[in-house]
Amino acid sequence: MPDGDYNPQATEEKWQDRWVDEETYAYDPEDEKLDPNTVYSIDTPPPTVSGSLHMGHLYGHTLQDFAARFHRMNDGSVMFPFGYDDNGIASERLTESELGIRHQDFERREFQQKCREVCAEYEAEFTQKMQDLGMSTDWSRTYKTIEPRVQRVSQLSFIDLYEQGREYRKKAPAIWCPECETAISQVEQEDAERHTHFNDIRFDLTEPTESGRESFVIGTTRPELLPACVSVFVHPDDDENAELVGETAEIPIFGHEVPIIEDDRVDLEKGTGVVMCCTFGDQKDIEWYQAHDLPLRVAIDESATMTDLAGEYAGQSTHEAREAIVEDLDELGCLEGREELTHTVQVHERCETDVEFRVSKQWYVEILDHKDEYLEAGEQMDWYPEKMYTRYEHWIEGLEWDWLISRQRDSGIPFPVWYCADCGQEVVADKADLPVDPLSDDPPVDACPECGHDAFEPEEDVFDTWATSSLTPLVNAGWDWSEEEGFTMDESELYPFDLRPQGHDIISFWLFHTVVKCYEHTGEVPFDAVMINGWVLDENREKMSKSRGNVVEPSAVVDDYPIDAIRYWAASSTVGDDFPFKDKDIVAGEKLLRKLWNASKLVDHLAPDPVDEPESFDDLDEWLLAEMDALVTELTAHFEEYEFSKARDRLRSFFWNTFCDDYLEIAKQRLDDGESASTRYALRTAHETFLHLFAPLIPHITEELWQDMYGETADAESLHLRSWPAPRGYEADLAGGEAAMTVIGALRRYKSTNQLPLNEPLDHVAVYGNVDGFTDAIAGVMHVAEFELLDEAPEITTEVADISLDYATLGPKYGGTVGEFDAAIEAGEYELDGDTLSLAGETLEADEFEVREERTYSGEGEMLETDEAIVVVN
RNA sequence: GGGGUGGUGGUCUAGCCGGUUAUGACAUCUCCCUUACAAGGAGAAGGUCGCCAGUUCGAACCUGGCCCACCCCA
Repeated sequence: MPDGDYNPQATEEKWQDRWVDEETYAYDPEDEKLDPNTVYSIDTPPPTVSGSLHMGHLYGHTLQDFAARFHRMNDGSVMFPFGYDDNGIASERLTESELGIRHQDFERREFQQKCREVCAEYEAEFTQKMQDLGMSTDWSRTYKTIEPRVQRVSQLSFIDLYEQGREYRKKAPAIWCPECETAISQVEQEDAERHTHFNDIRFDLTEPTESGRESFVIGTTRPELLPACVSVFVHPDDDENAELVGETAEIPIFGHEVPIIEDDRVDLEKGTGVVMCCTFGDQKDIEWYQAHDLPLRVAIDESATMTDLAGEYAGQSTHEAREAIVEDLDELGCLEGREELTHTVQVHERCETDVEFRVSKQWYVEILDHKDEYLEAGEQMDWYPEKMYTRYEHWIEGLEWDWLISRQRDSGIPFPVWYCADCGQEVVADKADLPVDPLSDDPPVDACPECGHDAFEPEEDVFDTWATSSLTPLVNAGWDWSEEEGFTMDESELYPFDLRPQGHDIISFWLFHTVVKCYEHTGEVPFDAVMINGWVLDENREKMSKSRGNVVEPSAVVDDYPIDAIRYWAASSTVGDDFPFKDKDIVAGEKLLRKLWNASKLVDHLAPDPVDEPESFDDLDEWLLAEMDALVTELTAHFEEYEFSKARDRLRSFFWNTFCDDYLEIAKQRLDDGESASTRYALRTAHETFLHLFAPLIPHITEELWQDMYGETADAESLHLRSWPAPRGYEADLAGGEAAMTVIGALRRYKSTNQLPLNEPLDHVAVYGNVDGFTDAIAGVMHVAEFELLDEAPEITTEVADISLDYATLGPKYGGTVGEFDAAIEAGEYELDGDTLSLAGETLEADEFEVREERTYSGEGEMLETDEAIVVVN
């Protein structure tokens, strides 16, 4: 039996170890009891292996675990897997920084091997930390996005889309990281502040304009792009510079000549109104390059070094060249001005290097033509909270680029593609051979199907991380292909997945890309529901970040508090809202655990042995069981709607206030006075139900208590594998119970006001009200010597104190007259006649108003009033 | 610059497809060692629901404008 104080450290560790050792949460597709129609499946985005577990992981995964644990009990079977996203740039950079090496210095295979080793270490540590959080994950299914099975899925995905005509390779400007030396996608960029200079540079015209103008000035922060300048633009509404259009400008220092063109994309608000277009400085340059069919001048190479086009500056870095060119411009007299400037630039999120735009051959997935279908897919999913759908919607509506999926990196999943060395024809691997690595494997043909040439070049690029991590539902459901059956799914009962939990920051790419891939492969939306969790902020509501130094480490929190208390805290916020982390909020959880422990001790003491359900119940006991039924119904609805905070609050207040403060106080008294099978049965039943209802939120202490008090006779090896409670259909005098509670409340208030201890005996209490059947309970708990139930109201004089109108009825019926009613009541100008109320020339029916009377008691003792009863103490 | 979300007692929060008396927790104050729990129990105080207009008999809730915070996209 529960004894002494609760020891969370020992208890939590004990159950965590046992759950893992006994594979308590393993999903067994062979289980006879498995119902493929109700199995609940979760596809959780695998964390990127780039660092340790943070509060966001803790919070997000805890929410998922609430859902997993509830549905495991409610639906019978849950598939709650875990994975690591360890392919791609993040894990490469982790490896480089961890080992102090550069990927360029190693053979691809060798470097990949190092990545696997470093990631394996991180993953083992991460897994341990997740298990320390009490997650009900099926650890036997943990996958890595770099493992061969996933590589096969990823390459299958590529080939399927290629065969559908949705993959293409194109030479086009792409966002490029000069540090990582790879193309990256739009979403891998982030903003960074940079201090720089705004330079006013004079360009001379090759010939003066008609009015004799010989030059103009442009402003730029990137003078090193002068050798890449291909044109100059002027806005059509710019009267001052209109005369320049059609003329030719000579680039200072470099001497090449470029046309001056009119275009309304010029920003008149900025600089001089005359802009140079270089290939490429920014996205607008790309638009102009494409719109005006401009030549390509590449002055910066893949590592941000100046090319031969830069003449004497060739070989310098862009930053060196920038300073050198400005100095030389100044000497030539072309520098008209220079001022300091702080502005935002786009950098690669993994290394914070300023990105460039480069023209290169890259693979794309066509998505722009299916925007409508992806929007429709988004509408088909249930969003928790609903408002998050708009982010998905606006993201798709704003899409302008197809999805670039090739990366010039070492550690990733290779494209299963070769090119004919002669004609360049693409040759794709056979699906049966996957996974393949074109660098070491041969193409599936001996000769080019186009030209018959027999030599091939392997594709050296690898897939973008998200080309693979967008396939997790297919990985989790065992998607594959065979010659005989085509595409198949081993565990099709899991797909579409019931839940996709994730943060709101990755709606726009991870979730979106997953919908795209799975929809194109299966024709189905991969998720029934999406649950979006908010951010954990610091105690001042600011985002946690290393630079601010306000990061709270989960390990520090886990060392100081029980996991159950931390989980209880995680349940306190509405799903989707950001919320601050405060130590003292976790203390609330600790208090609840202590209360649950102590109440359990008392229940165990009062009703130590199983009791058969009695033929009939005492009113109070049946009232409690009926209230429990209502509680179960409400909690089930809250969990089904992912309303964990509502479930938590409802459960806490009913358990603490109604069960502990009201019922248990009475039951304790009654069982002290004598044996009652009715009370003992109700106590044990309610208590065991509480353990089930609390189980998804605080799994450790509930398991401990349940095993201790009910485990021996039960049919399951763990509380968490038992069925979710269902209402038992008790009907009781709920109003009577409610009235009895208000009478007890009134008597407590009486004692409190008179500064009496709660166990102070009362000689005589008389009650007028519907508390029949609860009189012994009231008398017992309040220590009343003589209790009298009155048939008639005591000697009181009543006076109308207030009349409240039923505005919901009167408003629509009387409109503006309602104001006159209010004024009449205020002034006392009304007449009560039986059931009707006459005022302001109208007569209101009984159900349209309510009279509150003030009673004055003139008899012996003191009168206490409640909404439901009148109590006289003397 | 465009878009999104939010602003409720000291703090956090419920309510938000209108109904007049805005929920709860933490903190504060008073009382009570009552044999599960004093990290407990019983009470009390504390809010013109960001600001300004509008719609309405009636607005925390609906509409418009503004301010502030955060996020996404340029």
